[in-house]
Amino acid sequence: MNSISNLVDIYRLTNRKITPQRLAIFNVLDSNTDHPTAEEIYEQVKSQIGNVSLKTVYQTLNELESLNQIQIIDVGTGTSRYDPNVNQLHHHLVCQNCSKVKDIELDISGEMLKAFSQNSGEFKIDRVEVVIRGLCEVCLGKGSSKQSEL
Amino acid sequence: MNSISNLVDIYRLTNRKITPQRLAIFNVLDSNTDHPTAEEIYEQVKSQIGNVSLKTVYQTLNELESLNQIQIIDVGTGTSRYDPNVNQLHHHLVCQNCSKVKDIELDISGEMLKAFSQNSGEFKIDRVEVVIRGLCEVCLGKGSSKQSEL
DNA sequence: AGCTAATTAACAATCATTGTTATAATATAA
DNA sequence: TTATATTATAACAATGATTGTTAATTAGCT
Repeated sequence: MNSISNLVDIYRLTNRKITPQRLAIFNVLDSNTDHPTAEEIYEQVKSQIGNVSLKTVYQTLNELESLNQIQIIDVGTGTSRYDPNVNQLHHHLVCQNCSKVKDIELDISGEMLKAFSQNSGEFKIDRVEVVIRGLCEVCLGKGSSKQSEL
Repeated sequence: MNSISNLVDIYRLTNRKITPQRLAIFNVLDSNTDHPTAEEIYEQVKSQIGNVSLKTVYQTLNELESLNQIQIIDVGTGTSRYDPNVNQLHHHLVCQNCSKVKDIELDISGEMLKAFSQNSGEFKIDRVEVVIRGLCEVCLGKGSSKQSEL
C-alpha cells in the first residue's frame, strides 16, 4: 500500500472524497502486518473516530483493492482478511489454532514453476498462492488447547 | 475416498444407517474429479432419487470429511468444494473465469520444503497447500469473456 | 457561504451453511 | 416379519459475512 499522503492524492485524482472514515481506515491499514478482518478494522476505526458503519469499511476496502492498494485474502477461515502488503511478492502462514496469518517470502520461480508448468496441462498460470498451515509460535508455546486471542 | 461398498461397511461399523440419500451422495462423489459444490451435489442427488434436502447433503459431506473420506476445499470462490481425492497428495488449479478446479500433482517436498522452513520462523508446518490461478483449457479457447458453464 | 456530486448510515437482503424439531425410515432382535 | 429403539430426514428458522437500497449528510469546488 502507498503512504497515506499518496493515497490521499490518488483519491483526489480519482474524484473521491477524503472523509474522516476513509482516513481512519487508511491509518489502520498503514504498515499493518496483522491481516485484520473487516470487523477488526471496523473496531479499530471506531475507537479512533467514534462512529463508522461496517458497510463503509467494506466499501473502502473493496475500493482500495480495486486501486491495487491492498490484497483481499481468503485462507479458508470463513472471513476475508485485508493485507496492505502488495508490493512484495509473498505467501501466507495460517495458524490452525488461532487463525492468525503471517506473511512469508518464498521464491517460487525457477525450479518450482518449471514443475508446475510440466503438470498443468493447457492451464495458463496467472498466479501461484501458497498457504502453509500449522501452529504459530504463540500457540506452539501454549499446547494444543483452543484459544483465539490476538 | 474408499469404494462405495467399503463406505457402506464403514457406516455400518460406526452405527450409521445406510439411507438412499447417503448412497446417492456416495455415488455422486465416487471417482468424481469435478470438485462439485454442495449445491451441485444436491442437484445430482435429486436427479437420482427425487428428493433430498440440502441440509442432508451438507451433513453427509461433513461426516465423510470427519471419516477422512473426502476433503473440503476452499479456494476463495465463496463456496466450499468437495474432493473425494484424499489418498493422493495433490494441489489445485483454479480457473479465474469459470471457477472450475482441477487437481495437480506436485512434489513439494525436497527443495521447496527446505525453503519454507528456512523462512517460517517458529511456525510448525502441518500442511502446505498450493493454489494455482489462471485460465483453464476451455476458457483459454473462448477468449476472456465471462462464462460459467460446466 | 452555497451548490452538487459523492459518501455515509441505517436499514433490509442475500448467500452459504448450520441449528432445531417433529416425523419417518433403518437395523436388529424377537 | 413385525415391533422397537435409534438414527436420519425434511422443513423450517437462524446465523454470519457481505452487499444492496435509499434518504440524509458532507467534502470539495466556485
